[in-house]
Amino acid sequence: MIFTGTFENKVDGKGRVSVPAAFRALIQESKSGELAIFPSFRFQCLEAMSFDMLAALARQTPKANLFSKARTNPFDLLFRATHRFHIDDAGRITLPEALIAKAGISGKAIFTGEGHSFQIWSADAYAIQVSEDEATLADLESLEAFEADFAAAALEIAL
Amino acid sequence: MIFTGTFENKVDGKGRVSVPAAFRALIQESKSGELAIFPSFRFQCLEAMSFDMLAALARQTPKANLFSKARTNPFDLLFRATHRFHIDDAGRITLPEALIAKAGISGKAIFTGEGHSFQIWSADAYAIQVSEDEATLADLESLEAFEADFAAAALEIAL
DNA sequence: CATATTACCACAAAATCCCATTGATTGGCA
DNA sequence: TGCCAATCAATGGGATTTTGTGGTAATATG
Repeated sequence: MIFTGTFENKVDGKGRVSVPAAFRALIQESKSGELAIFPSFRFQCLEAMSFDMLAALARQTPKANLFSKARTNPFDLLFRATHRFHIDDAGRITLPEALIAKAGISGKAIFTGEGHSFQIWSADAYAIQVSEDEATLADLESLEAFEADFAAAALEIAL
Repeated sequence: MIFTGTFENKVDGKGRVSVPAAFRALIQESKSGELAIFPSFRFQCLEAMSFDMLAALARQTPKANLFSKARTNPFDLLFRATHRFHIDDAGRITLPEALIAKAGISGKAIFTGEGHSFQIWSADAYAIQVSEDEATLADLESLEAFEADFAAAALEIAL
């Protein structure tokens, strides 16, 4: 289940968006067939993944946090903010106002593949992000680190 | 899965190109049988490989990078830019406008083997690259590094 | 009963599949 | 050795399906 590519879809007055077919296919072949979406902790966008992935994350956190007040688990924040979506017959979900506002979405949404997950952006926020990304690309050092990871993956496949 | 050779195929109005049979055979014996293509970070061309290779890359990145803003993973850029292709019964893929534009392709595409991956070039950009490559060959130092790798390979084979 | 949410239907555009043709390469046979 | 048939690769055009999208009906909610 690897999400790749970038897609732009309209968001109508009711908050309905088509999930790009390429992503939809991956989600629907997962166990639950459902989506988990929450506001990103890093960017002004939404993070999205198979709900099963979130369940796997939950399994990695301590079983219960019922007695100790000591430590606020960051996953607690995550679960609070996460919405669960069923993809309808037309391939759409309807984003609640809270998520639309957080991401600053109006009119259209941009879906970007992130490997194990994907993101949903407003047109404006995405444009800014892209220009920052281009700056990163100009930074040769980070590209060289990438080169090494890439070579390692190539070797793994070649075996 | 070693891609070698250079091939030139037509790109029609719909963006359709035949993947050279020699490359096709290699891709189709991979697990997914599909292709991953993204604009090169280095040249004005497209980089192409088995989609499995990209999945291997995804496995090398941490499962989730949901909280830390510290380091924008260069893989993020890669996954966003990567398109996934299923090779049809006639042995073709259809390149989307975005990729065709990035590579400056019009009318025909040149496929060049790169070992673990291959590249797709426009006729013009490829001609320029070839002349630059010839200049590199004239540089004896880079050839000597190659000599050492060659000797090592010879030893490995002999065992 | 009013409102919000979800499910259902319909359409146009785009992507995909399918079939037919051409050209090049290979193999058999006179 | 030369010719013809058979196979496979590449390509063009048209038919079919999928996708994205707008609207309406049905259901749930308070």
